[in-house]
Amino acid sequence: MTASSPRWLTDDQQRVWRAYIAMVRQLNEALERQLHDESEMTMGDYVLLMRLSEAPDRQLRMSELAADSVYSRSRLSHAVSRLETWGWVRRSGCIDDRRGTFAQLTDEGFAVLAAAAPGHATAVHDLLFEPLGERGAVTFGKLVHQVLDRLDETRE
Amino acid sequence: MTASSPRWLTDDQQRVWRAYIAMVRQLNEALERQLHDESEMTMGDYVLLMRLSEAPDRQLRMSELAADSVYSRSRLSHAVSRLETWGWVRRSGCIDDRRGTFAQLTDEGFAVLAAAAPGHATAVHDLLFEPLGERGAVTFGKLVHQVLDRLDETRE
DNA sequence: TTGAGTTGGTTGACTATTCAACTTACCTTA
DNA sequence: TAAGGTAAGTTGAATAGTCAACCAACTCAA
Repeated sequence: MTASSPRWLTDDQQRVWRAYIAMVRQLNEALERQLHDESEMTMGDYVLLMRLSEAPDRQLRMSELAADSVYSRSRLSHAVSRLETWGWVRRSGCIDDRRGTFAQLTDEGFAVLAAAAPGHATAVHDLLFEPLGERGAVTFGKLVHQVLDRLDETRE
Repeated sequence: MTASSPRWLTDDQQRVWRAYIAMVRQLNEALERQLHDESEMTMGDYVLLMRLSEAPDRQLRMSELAADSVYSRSRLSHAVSRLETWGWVRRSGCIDDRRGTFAQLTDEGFAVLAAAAPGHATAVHDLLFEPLGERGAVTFGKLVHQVLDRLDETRE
């Protein structure tokens, strides 16, 4: 927190802030719909499967997965239970640290993810990157990182 | 949808997309926490109260409020019911169109909003606008609008 | 003026998320 | 090697959100 944090936003900032909120909600809604309609899954599910698919052995400790995905422990625990009932993920105990649990992507989970990916990527492209434009996307990325850095500082 | 939508994102786009997701989640989490701790309310609640506070007579038709806030009808209906039990909002029937319902901000609701506003504004400033910088905020706003325009087209 | 179609809004059942409590295991340090 | 502290995960109850069914009222054409 800076010493000089003002108690109010300027009118311009208000407008930007509202536009941001609207964009996030609408983009999210559109992507959730697309993913749900085409692949019967949530964006949350998608991100989890994605992270697992990239990990060595396609498995990750629950806590790592939670941190990567910005999920609370309990939310992740519930979510993985769901994925497990679909047969997309499997849990297994961790030898080194017996408190730990691994979540591992099953072959079926991998197949489902692979099937969902193109449609999702297309939607992200059409709704975000295409309107941003090539240069815009670079700028957008930089700005997002500036905000992320601050958020990381804040949570120590 | 453009004819040339690719089935995959480039690596750069992947990075930007992931950073965006992380930013949205973390920013949201931080703001929700601040608002909850200081004012016992949700960002959703805050936005609804805000919109009402700006409307003539501090009241709005349910459908207008829903559209403004990017809420589904049923979500809004449930949300307003909650706000009603806190005494922050009051419902009243609409004379011209007897299907309609007005949601009106009560004095108590207004007071609660007024009390919450400075802390929220400060948090938004510190976590978003300060790291963006003055020029960055302008650019960010433009980019957000480009995306919003596309989203608006898409939903006709 | 009646009947079909549409719009505004609510409800209830189901699913997802949060929160706090709990268990088990690890890590110090004395 | 016991004790207190902390980290990893799970669980269950409470809350919020989604979805589909529903009712009531408006519109408009025949």
